[in-house]
Amino acid sequence: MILKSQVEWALHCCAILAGLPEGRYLSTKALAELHGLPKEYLSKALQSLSQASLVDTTLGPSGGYRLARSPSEINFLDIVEAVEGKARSFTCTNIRENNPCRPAGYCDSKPCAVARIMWEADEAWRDTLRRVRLSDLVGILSEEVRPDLWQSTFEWVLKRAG
Amino acid sequence: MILKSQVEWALHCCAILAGLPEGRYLSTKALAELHGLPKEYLSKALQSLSQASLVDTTLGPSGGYRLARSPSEINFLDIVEAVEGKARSFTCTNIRENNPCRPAGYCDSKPCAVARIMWEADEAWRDTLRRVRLSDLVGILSEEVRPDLWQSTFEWVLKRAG
DNA sequence: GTTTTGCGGATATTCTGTATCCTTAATTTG
DNA sequence: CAAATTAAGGATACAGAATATCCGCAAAAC
Ligand code: SF4
Ligand code: SF4
Repeated sequence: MILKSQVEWALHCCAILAGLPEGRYLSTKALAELHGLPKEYLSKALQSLSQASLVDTTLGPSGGYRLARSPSEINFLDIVEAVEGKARSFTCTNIRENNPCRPAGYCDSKPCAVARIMWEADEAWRDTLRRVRLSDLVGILSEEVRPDLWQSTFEWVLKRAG
Repeated sequence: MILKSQVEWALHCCAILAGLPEGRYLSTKALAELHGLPKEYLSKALQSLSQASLVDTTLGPSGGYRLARSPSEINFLDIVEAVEGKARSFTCTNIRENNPCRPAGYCDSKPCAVARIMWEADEAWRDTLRRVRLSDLVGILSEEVRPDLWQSTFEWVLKRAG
Protein backbone atom coordinates (compact mmCIF):
# COMPACT_ATOMS: atom_id res chain seq x y z
CA MET A 1 0.00 0.00 0.00
CA ILE A 2 1.69 3.14 -1.18
CA LEU A 3 0.44 6.60 -2.05
CA LYS A 4 1.10 7.89 -5.53
CA SER A 5 3.92 10.35 -5.91
CA GLN A 6 1.36 12.84 -7.19
CA VAL A 7 0.35 13.33 -3.55
CA GLU A 8 3.78 14.71 -2.72
CA TRP A 9 3.73 16.83 -5.84
CA ALA A 10 0.31 18.29 -5.09
CA LEU A 11 1.23 19.17 -1.52
CA HIS A 12 4.39 20.95 -2.58
CA CYS A 13 2.59 22.81 -5.34
CA CYS A 14 -0.11 23.96 -2.95
CA ALA A 15 2.53 25.21 -0.55
CA ILE A 16 3.98 27.31 -3.34
CA LEU A 17 0.59 28.57 -4.47
CA ALA A 18 -0.13 29.57 -0.88
CA GLY A 19 2.74 32.04 -1.12
CA LEU A 20 1.43 33.75 -4.25
CA PRO A 21 0.17 37.32 -3.93
CA GLU A 22 -3.56 37.82 -4.24
CA GLY A 23 -4.89 37.33 -7.77
CA ARG A 24 -1.76 35.99 -9.45
CA TYR A 25 -1.49 32.66 -11.21
CA LEU A 26 1.35 30.18 -11.63
CA SER A 27 1.56 27.83 -14.61
CA THR A 28 2.15 24.10 -14.74
CA LYS A 29 5.37 24.83 -16.59
CA ALA A 30 6.77 26.88 -13.71
CA LEU A 31 5.66 24.38 -11.06
CA ALA A 32 7.19 21.49 -13.00
CA GLU A 33 10.44 23.33 -13.48
CA LEU A 34 10.65 24.34 -9.83
CA HIS A 35 10.23 20.77 -8.62
CA GLY A 36 11.99 18.99 -11.44
CA LEU A 37 8.89 17.06 -12.47
CA PRO A 38 7.48 15.90 -15.83
CA LYS A 39 5.26 18.76 -16.92
CA GLU A 40 2.62 16.69 -18.68
CA TYR A 41 2.16 14.30 -15.82
CA LEU A 42 2.21 16.95 -13.10
CA SER A 43 -0.57 18.54 -15.10
CA LYS A 44 -2.77 15.56 -14.28
CA ALA A 45 -2.25 16.11 -10.57
CA LEU A 46 -3.10 19.79 -10.90
CA GLN A 47 -6.21 18.89 -12.87
CA SER A 48 -7.26 16.75 -9.93
CA LEU A 49 -6.89 19.72 -7.64
CA SER A 50 -8.95 21.76 -10.06
CA GLN A 51 -11.72 19.18 -10.20
CA ALA A 52 -11.82 19.18 -6.41
CA SER A 53 -12.28 22.94 -6.52
CA LEU A 54 -9.16 23.53 -4.47
CA VAL A 55 -7.62 25.78 -7.11
CA ASP A 56 -8.86 28.28 -9.66
CA THR A 57 -7.46 28.29 -13.16
CA THR A 58 -7.26 30.69 -16.03
CA LEU A 59 -6.13 30.17 -19.59
CA GLY A 60 -3.77 31.92 -21.92
CA PRO A 61 -0.34 33.42 -21.39
CA SER A 62 0.05 34.49 -17.77
CA GLY A 63 -2.53 31.86 -16.94
CA GLY A 64 -2.16 28.96 -14.53
CA TYR A 65 -3.28 28.07 -11.03
CA ARG A 66 -4.03 29.81 -7.78
CA LEU A 67 -5.68 28.64 -4.59
CA ALA A 68 -9.46 28.81 -4.59
CA ARG A 69 -9.57 29.52 -0.85
CA SER A 70 -7.28 30.81 1.82
CA PRO A 71 -4.54 28.39 3.00
CA SER A 72 -6.21 28.22 6.40
CA GLU A 73 -9.35 26.84 4.78
CA ILE A 74 -7.59 24.00 3.00
CA ASN A 75 -6.35 20.98 4.88
CA PHE A 76 -4.07 18.11 3.99
CA LEU A 77 -6.92 15.68 3.52
CA ASP A 78 -8.50 17.93 0.89
CA ILE A 79 -5.34 17.77 -1.16
CA VAL A 80 -4.56 14.11 -0.57
CA GLU A 81 -8.08 13.00 -1.42
CA ALA A 82 -8.17 15.17 -4.53
CA VAL A 83 -5.24 13.25 -5.96
CA GLU A 84 -5.55 9.87 -4.33
CA GLY A 85 -9.31 9.53 -4.32
CA LYS A 86 -11.71 9.12 -1.43
CA ALA A 87 -11.89 5.36 -1.46
CA ARG A 88 -11.05 3.54 1.74
CA SER A 89 -7.77 1.66 1.81
CA PHE A 90 -9.38 -1.57 2.99
CA THR A 91 -11.81 -3.17 0.60
CA CYS A 92 -13.96 -6.02 1.78
CA THR A 93 -14.52 -8.80 -0.73
CA ASN A 94 -17.03 -10.41 1.57
CA ILE A 95 -15.29 -13.74 1.76
CA ARG A 96 -17.52 -14.83 4.61
CA GLU A 97 -20.15 -15.47 1.98
CA ASN A 98 -18.11 -18.42 0.80
CA ASN A 99 -18.40 -20.23 4.11
CA PRO A 100 -19.77 -23.69 3.22
CA CYS A 101 -21.60 -23.83 6.53
CA ARG A 102 -23.75 -20.85 5.66
CA PRO A 103 -27.47 -21.47 5.58
CA ALA A 104 -28.88 -20.76 2.14
CA GLY A 105 -30.27 -17.27 1.81
CA TYR A 106 -28.40 -16.04 4.88
CA CYS A 107 -28.12 -12.29 4.60
CA ASP A 108 -25.53 -10.21 6.42
CA SER A 109 -27.13 -7.21 8.00
CA LYS A 110 -23.95 -5.20 8.26
CA PRO A 111 -20.27 -5.21 7.32
CA CYS A 112 -18.33 -7.56 9.52
CA ALA A 113 -16.08 -6.58 12.41
CA VAL A 114 -12.88 -6.97 10.41
CA ALA A 115 -13.97 -4.35 7.91
CA ARG A 116 -15.26 -1.98 10.58
CA ILE A 117 -11.98 -2.06 12.48
CA MET A 118 -9.92 -1.49 9.35
CA TRP A 119 -12.16 1.40 8.39
CA GLU A 120 -11.76 2.87 11.85
CA ALA A 121 -7.99 2.97 11.34
CA ASP A 122 -8.56 4.56 7.97
CA GLU A 123 -10.66 7.24 9.65
CA ALA A 124 -7.88 7.92 12.15
CA TRP A 125 -5.51 8.50 9.25
CA ARG A 126 -7.95 10.88 7.63
CA ASP A 127 -8.61 12.70 10.88
CA THR A 128 -4.94 13.44 11.31
CA LEU A 129 -4.71 14.85 7.80
CA ARG A 130 -7.90 16.83 8.29
CA ARG A 131 -6.45 18.57 11.32
CA VAL A 132 -3.44 19.98 9.48
CA ARG A 133 -4.14 23.09 7.45
CA LEU A 134 -2.16 24.24 4.46
CA SER A 135 -1.39 27.41 6.41
CA ASP A 136 0.21 25.25 9.12
CA LEU A 137 2.52 23.71 6.55
CA VAL A 138 3.53 27.08 5.19
CA GLY A 139 4.22 28.26 8.74
CA ILE A 140 6.53 25.34 9.44
CA LEU A 141 8.32 25.61 6.10
CA SER A 142 8.92 29.33 6.48
CA GLU A 143 10.61 28.63 9.80
CA GLU A 144 12.63 25.63 8.68
CA VAL A 145 13.77 26.50 5.20
CA ARG A 146 16.89 28.63 5.09
CA PRO A 147 15.77 32.27 4.72
CA ASP A 148 17.89 32.96 1.63
CA LEU A 149 16.53 29.88 -0.15
CA TRP A 150 12.99 30.68 0.91
CA GLN A 151 13.32 34.20 -0.44
CA SER A 152 15.06 33.37 -3.69
CA THR A 153 12.50 30.67 -4.39
CA PHE A 154 9.64 33.12 -4.15
CA GLU A 155 11.50 35.67 -6.25
CA TRP A 156 11.92 32.92 -8.84
CA VAL A 157 8.21 32.14 -8.61
CA LEU A 158 7.05 35.76 -8.80
CA LYS A 159 9.11 36.32 -11.92
CA ARG A 160 7.03 33.60 -13.58
CA ALA A 161 3.64 34.23 -12.02
CA GLY A 162 1.07 35.76 -14.35
CA MET B 1 -3.69 3.42 -2.24
CA ILE B 2 -5.26 0.12 -1.49
CA LEU B 3 -4.36 -2.77 0.80
CA LYS B 4 -3.89 -6.18 -0.74
CA SER B 5 -6.72 -8.61 -0.37
CA GLN B 6 -4.30 -10.85 1.49
CA VAL B 7 -4.80 -8.56 4.48
CA GLU B 8 -8.45 -9.49 4.67
CA TRP B 9 -7.60 -13.15 4.19
CA ALA B 10 -4.97 -13.14 6.92
CA LEU B 11 -7.26 -11.46 9.42
CA HIS B 12 -10.05 -13.94 8.80
CA CYS B 13 -7.69 -16.88 9.02
CA CYS B 14 -6.27 -15.66 12.31
CA ALA B 15 -9.78 -15.29 13.68
CA ILE B 16 -10.42 -18.92 12.84
CA LEU B 17 -7.09 -20.09 14.24
CA ALA B 18 -7.91 -18.24 17.44
CA GLY B 19 -10.83 -20.59 17.92
CA LEU B 20 -8.77 -23.77 17.61
CA PRO B 21 -8.31 -25.90 20.71
CA GLU B 22 -4.85 -25.90 22.25
CA GLY B 23 -2.26 -27.75 20.18
CA ARG B 24 -4.29 -28.43 17.06
CA TYR B 25 -3.35 -27.31 13.56
CA LEU B 26 -5.41 -26.24 10.56
CA SER B 27 -4.16 -26.64 7.00
CA THR B 28 -4.06 -24.17 4.13
CA LYS B 29 -6.45 -26.46 2.30
CA ALA B 30 -9.10 -26.15 4.99
CA LEU B 31 -8.67 -22.39 5.37
CA ALA B 32 -8.90 -21.88 1.61
CA GLU B 33 -12.00 -24.03 1.34
CA LEU B 34 -13.69 -22.28 4.26
CA HIS B 35 -13.19 -18.84 2.74
CA GLY B 36 -13.47 -19.76 -0.93
CA LEU B 37 -9.95 -18.64 -1.73
CA PRO B 38 -7.24 -19.93 -4.11
CA LYS B 39 -5.26 -22.35 -2.00
CA GLU B 40 -1.87 -21.70 -3.57
CA TYR B 41 -2.12 -17.96 -3.23
CA LEU B 42 -3.55 -17.99 0.28
CA SER B 43 -0.53 -20.08 1.12
CA LYS B 44 1.66 -17.05 0.43
CA ALA B 45 -0.25 -14.98 2.95
CA LEU B 46 0.05 -17.69 5.56
CA GLN B 47 3.76 -17.93 4.87
CA SER B 48 4.00 -14.23 5.63
CA LEU B 49 2.32 -14.83 8.97
CA SER B 50 4.77 -17.62 9.62
CA GLN B 51 7.79 -15.47 8.76
CA ALA B 52 6.48 -12.86 11.17
CA SER B 53 6.35 -15.53 13.87
CA LEU B 54 2.65 -15.02 14.40
CA VAL B 55 1.86 -18.66 13.71
CA ASP B 56 3.52 -22.01 14.27
CA THR B 57 3.50 -24.64 11.56
CA THR B 58 3.98 -28.34 11.30
CA LEU B 59 4.33 -30.61 8.30
CA GLY B 60 2.73 -33.80 7.14
CA PRO B 61 -0.86 -35.00 7.27
CA SER B 62 -2.67 -33.36 10.15
CA GLY B 63 -0.19 -30.51 9.81
CA GLY B 64 -0.94 -26.85 9.21
CA TYR B 65 -1.05 -23.64 11.20
CA ARG B 66 -1.83 -22.54 14.72
CA LEU B 67 -1.31 -19.26 16.53
CA ALA B 68 2.13 -18.83 18.05
CA ARG B 69 0.74 -16.73 20.92
CA SER B 70 -2.53 -16.17 22.64
CA PRO B 71 -5.09 -14.06 20.71
CA SER B 72 -4.78 -11.36 23.35
CA GLU B 73 -1.09 -11.01 22.55
CA ILE B 74 -1.62 -10.47 18.83
CA ASN B 75 -2.96 -7.21 17.50
CA PHE B 76 -4.26 -6.12 14.12
CA LEU B 77 -1.10 -4.28 13.22
CA ASP B 78 0.96 -7.44 13.70
CA ILE B 79 -1.16 -9.22 11.11
CA VAL B 80 -1.51 -6.33 8.70
CA GLU B 81 2.20 -5.58 8.70
CA ALA B 82 3.05 -9.24 8.26
CA VAL B 83 1.35 -9.36 4.87
CA GLU B 84 1.46 -5.73 3.80
CA GLY B 85 4.96 -4.88 4.97
CA LYS B 86 6.13 -2.25 7.42
CA ALA B 87 6.90 0.45 4.89
CA ARG B 88 5.23 3.80 5.34
CA SER B 89 2.50 4.66 2.86
CA PHE B 90 4.02 8.03 2.01
CA THR B 91 7.39 7.92 0.31
CA CYS B 92 9.35 11.11 -0.13
CA THR B 93 11.21 11.45 -3.39
CA ASN B 94 12.92 14.57 -2.13
CA ILE B 95 11.76 16.79 -4.95
CA ARG B 96 12.91 19.88 -3.07
CA GLU B 97 16.40 18.95 -4.22
CA ASN B 98 15.41 19.94 -7.73
CA ASN B 99 14.72 23.54 -6.78
CA PRO B 100 16.82 25.59 -9.21
CA CYS B 101 17.31 28.27 -6.54
CA ARG B 102 19.15 25.90 -4.28
CA PRO B 103 22.67 26.88 -3.36
CA ALA B 104 25.14 24.23 -4.51
CA GLY B 105 25.99 21.73 -1.81
CA TYR B 106 22.96 22.67 0.26
CA CYS B 107 22.23 19.75 2.54
CA ASP B 108 18.85 19.10 4.16
CA SER B 109 19.29 18.30 7.79
CA LYS B 110 15.97 16.54 8.17
CA PRO B 111 12.97 15.31 6.22
CA CYS B 112 10.73 18.19 5.29
CA ALA B 113 7.46 19.10 6.95
CA VAL B 114 5.33 17.50 4.26
CA ALA B 115 6.85 14.11 4.87
CA ARG B 116 6.67 14.45 8.65
CA ILE B 117 2.98 15.29 8.58
CA MET B 118 2.17 12.42 6.24
CA TRP B 119 4.13 10.04 8.44
CA GLU B 120 2.26 11.30 11.48
CA ALA B 121 -1.03 10.30 9.83
CA ASP B 122 0.50 6.95 9.02
CA GLU B 123 1.38 6.51 12.68
CA ALA B 124 -2.19 7.32 13.69
CA TRP B 125 -3.40 4.54 11.40
CA ARG B 126 -0.92 2.11 12.90
CA ASP B 127 -1.80 3.15 16.43
CA THR B 128 -5.43 2.35 15.86
CA LEU B 129 -4.58 -1.09 14.53
CA ARG B 130 -2.15 -1.68 17.37
CA ARG B 131 -4.86 -1.07 19.92
CA VAL B 132 -7.16 -3.80 18.62
CA ARG B 133 -6.25 -7.29 19.73
CA LEU B 134 -7.17 -10.46 17.90
CA SER B 135 -9.08 -11.50 21.01
CA ASP B 136 -11.20 -8.35 20.65
CA LEU B 137 -12.14 -9.38 17.12
CA VAL B 138 -13.09 -12.87 18.20
CA GLY B 139 -15.20 -11.37 20.98
CA ILE B 140 -17.12 -9.17 18.56
CA LEU B 141 -17.59 -11.92 15.99
CA SER B 142 -18.88 -14.41 18.56
CA GLU B 143 -21.52 -11.88 19.52
CA GLU B 144 -22.51 -10.81 16.04
CA VAL B 145 -22.40 -13.99 14.02
CA ARG B 146 -25.58 -16.05 14.24
CA PRO B 147 -24.96 -18.72 16.90
CA ASP B 148 -25.88 -21.64 14.65
CA LEU B 149 -23.50 -20.48 11.93
CA TRP B 150 -20.76 -19.78 14.46
CA GLN B 151 -21.13 -23.27 15.90
CA SER B 152 -21.41 -25.16 12.65
CA THR B 153 -18.36 -23.34 11.32
CA PHE B 154 -16.22 -24.49 14.20
CA GLU B 155 -17.57 -28.01 13.93
CA TRP B 156 -16.56 -27.89 10.27
CA VAL B 157 -13.13 -26.63 11.27
CA LEU B 158 -12.57 -29.17 14.04
CA LYS B 159 -13.41 -31.99 11.71
CA ARG B 160 -10.45 -30.89 9.57
CA ALA B 161 -8.03 -29.77 12.26
CA GLY B 162 -5.06 -32.04 12.81
C1' DG C 1 -4.07 36.07 -35.63
C1' DT C 2 -0.54 34.09 -33.05
C1' DT C 3 0.99 32.38 -28.78
C1' DT C 4 0.26 30.47 -24.35
C1' DT C 5 -2.38 28.02 -21.29
C1' DG C 6 -5.61 24.37 -18.92
C1' DC C 7 -8.21 20.37 -20.15
C1' DG C 8 -9.39 15.78 -21.64
C1' DG C 9 -8.65 11.69 -24.44
C1' DA C 10 -5.63 8.16 -26.24
C1' DT C 11 -1.74 5.49 -25.73
C1' DA C 12 2.62 3.29 -24.14
C1' DT C 13 5.53 1.61 -20.35
C1' DT C 14 6.73 -0.01 -15.93
C1' DC C 15 5.61 -1.97 -11.57
C1' DT C 16 2.74 -4.22 -8.27
C1' DG C 17 -0.73 -7.48 -6.95
C1' DT C 18 -2.84 -11.70 -8.19
C1' DA C 19 -2.56 -16.42 -9.36
C1' DT C 20 -0.70 -20.97 -10.75
C1' DC C 21 2.71 -24.56 -10.96
C1' DC C 22 6.48 -27.33 -9.41
C1' DT C 23 10.22 -29.08 -6.40
C1' DT C 24 11.94 -30.10 -1.84
C1' DA C 25 11.96 -31.56 2.85
C1' DA C 26 9.51 -32.78 6.94
C1' DT C 27 5.96 -35.49 9.14
C1' DT C 28 2.02 -38.69 9.76
C1' DT C 29 -0.23 -42.82 8.53
C1' DG C 30 -0.48 -47.56 7.43
C1' DC D 1 9.77 -48.88 5.24
C1' DA D 2 6.48 -46.82 1.74
C1' DA D 3 2.87 -43.78 0.54
C1' DA D 4 0.36 -39.74 1.37
C1' DT D 5 0.12 -35.06 3.04
C1' DT D 6 1.81 -30.81 4.28
C1' DA D 7 4.54 -26.04 4.54
C1' DA D 8 8.08 -23.52 2.15
C1' DG D 9 9.93 -21.24 -1.53
C1' DG D 10 11.28 -20.48 -6.46
C1' DA D 11 9.71 -19.66 -11.26
C1' DT D 12 6.48 -17.91 -14.14
C1' DA D 13 2.37 -15.97 -16.16
C1' DC D 14 -1.43 -12.59 -16.03
C1' DA D 15 -4.13 -8.30 -14.83
C1' DG D 16 -4.52 -3.90 -13.37
C1' DA D 17 -2.68 0.42 -11.50
C1' DA D 18 0.76 3.99 -11.52
C1' DT D 19 3.73 6.54 -14.37
C1' DA D 20 4.60 9.03 -18.42
C1' DT D 21 4.04 11.10 -23.09
C1' DC D 22 1.51 12.98 -26.93
C1' DC D 23 -2.18 15.24 -29.29
C1' DG D 24 -6.20 18.25 -30.32
C1' DC D 25 -9.37 21.61 -28.41
C1' DA D 26 -11.08 25.96 -26.50
C1' DA D 27 -10.21 30.06 -23.85
C1' DA D 28 -7.41 34.11 -22.81
C1' DA D 29 -3.56 37.54 -23.64
C1' DC D 30 -1.12 40.38 -26.68
S1 SF4 E 1 -15.68 -10.83 7.54
FE1 SF4 E 1 -15.78 -8.63 7.14
S2 SF4 E 1 -13.96 -8.14 5.95
FE2 SF4 E 1 -14.24 -10.34 5.88
S3 SF4 E 1 -15.42 -10.70 4.06
FE3 SF4 E 1 -16.87 -10.53 5.71
S4 SF4 E 1 -17.50 -8.39 5.69
FE4 SF4 E 1 -15.58 -8.53 4.51
S1 SF4 F 1 9.54 18.75 0.83
FE1 SF4 F 1 9.46 16.89 2.12
S2 SF4 F 1 8.16 15.46 1.03
FE2 SF4 F 1 8.76 17.03 -0.41
S3 SF4 F 1 10.59 16.25 -1.37
FE3 SF4 F 1 11.28 17.49 0.32
S4 SF4 F 1 11.53 16.03 2.00
FE4 SF4 F 1 10.23 15.01 0.46
